[in-house]
Amino acid sequence: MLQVNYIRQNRDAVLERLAVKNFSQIQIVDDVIALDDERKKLQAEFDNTQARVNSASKEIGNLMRQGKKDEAESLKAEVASLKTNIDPLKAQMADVEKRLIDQLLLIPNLPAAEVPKGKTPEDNELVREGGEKPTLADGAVPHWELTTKYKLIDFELGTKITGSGFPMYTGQGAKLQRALVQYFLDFNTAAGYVEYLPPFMVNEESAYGTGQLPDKEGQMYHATADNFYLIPTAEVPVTNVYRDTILKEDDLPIKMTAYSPCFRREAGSYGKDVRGLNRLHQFEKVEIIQIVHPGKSYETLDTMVAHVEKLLQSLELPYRILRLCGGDMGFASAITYDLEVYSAAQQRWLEVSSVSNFENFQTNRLKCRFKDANGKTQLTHSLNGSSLALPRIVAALLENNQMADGIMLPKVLHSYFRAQLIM
RNA sequence: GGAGACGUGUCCGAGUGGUUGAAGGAGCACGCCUGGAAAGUGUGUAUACGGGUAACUGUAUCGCGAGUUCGAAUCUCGCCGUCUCCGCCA
Repeated sequence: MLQVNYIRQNRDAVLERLAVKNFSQIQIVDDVIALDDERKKLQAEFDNTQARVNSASKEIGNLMRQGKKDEAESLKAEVASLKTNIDPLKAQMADVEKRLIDQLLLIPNLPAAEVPKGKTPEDNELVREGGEKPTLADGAVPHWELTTKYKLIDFELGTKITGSGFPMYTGQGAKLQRALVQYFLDFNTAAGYVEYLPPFMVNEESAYGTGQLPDKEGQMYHATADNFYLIPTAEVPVTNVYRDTILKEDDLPIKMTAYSPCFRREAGSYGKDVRGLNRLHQFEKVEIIQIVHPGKSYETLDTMVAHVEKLLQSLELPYRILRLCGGDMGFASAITYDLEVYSAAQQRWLEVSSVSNFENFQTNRLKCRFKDANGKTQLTHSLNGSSLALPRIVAALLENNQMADGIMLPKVLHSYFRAQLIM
């Protein structure tokens, strides 16, 4: 959520930036300013009336003690008449505030200066590529055949137990999941991230805090009996650790990492995008999250991208890094880098990580602040990225490393998997 | 799930209707003291939204929400949470 005062002071710049994100409902910006004007006016009126009520009430107390009953009674009458104004004022204020917030929630974050213009993934900017695309032998197959061949995942069984998009990992497939999670967490904690194992359901407040609500209501599974939401990413519970807090400047940066299953309804997906491991309702992911000083978030963003890049390099996967264009970025992000790995058998790039700087868009909603050197309270910046999401990594690992008699895992995984080969 | 007790500032803790945004203590910050430190001592130490260049000032906030009252941390109701006992249970 953008800050109202920022919008007030930078109206034209806000409009110009929103255009890069192809945000069309620009009248909302002026509506917000008008609603805020109204809010201030009502607030002032309310404060003045309430001030009079407060002072009169004190006065009444004094008069009563002095036994001046008549004067007290006439003051009571005055207060009573003021109160008839206060109730509707309160109601109006609540209404205006709600409308203001509702409008504010519709405005996406402003893209950073280096975000390219564009509407579709084709407009994303290639930052760099690394690793080598393997040449597969004849007869190489996509991962959904390999998972069957080596009995790694039983998709039909998952469908029987739950529904499509809920894979049942079996045998070496289950073990590989465990090995990858463990490796990723170790890699992240070695870089100074503190490990968390969060709840996999969150309450409504937390879902609002990181912006899943009200924007993506239909994308989360909702346990209605208790009004909990299944998390679509560990970002939600972990970032909310710092909801409603005021940190010391020395506490920054805060670096957290967490494994969690991720639950996504993915309403509206279809076709080759959902084949095999490409898109699931439940998948495993390890996330990294940082809360930093606002002056340092871009520096941090670079280190996080480099961190995930190193992780991909260690897995010996061909990858590329993209800077997303305005149209392809998420609602809350100021800038996003996608890291993709090349799936040799499908001959396509698969997104395995998305690293974003949210600047103060999330922390404004979360009220995650810190006291700076002058004792002033200001908002922190938040960032997060996948490090890494498992399914597409698994798809690429299987496809790119397939041989006639098995799948050769990259060296870093040998000790975690306690074998070199899936066979 | 049932019964009971409780929920006050960074922490501990007082406060059952009226100058209480909140005693006292601890912690923390700054100053004095000291060769330096400890001890001692003085001052300061919540958040949000308004107004004001500023000093300052208005309003709201004692788990959350609603209510009673001229006036609520204090009374009433609902919700949430914590603790104890019982039930159930990995």
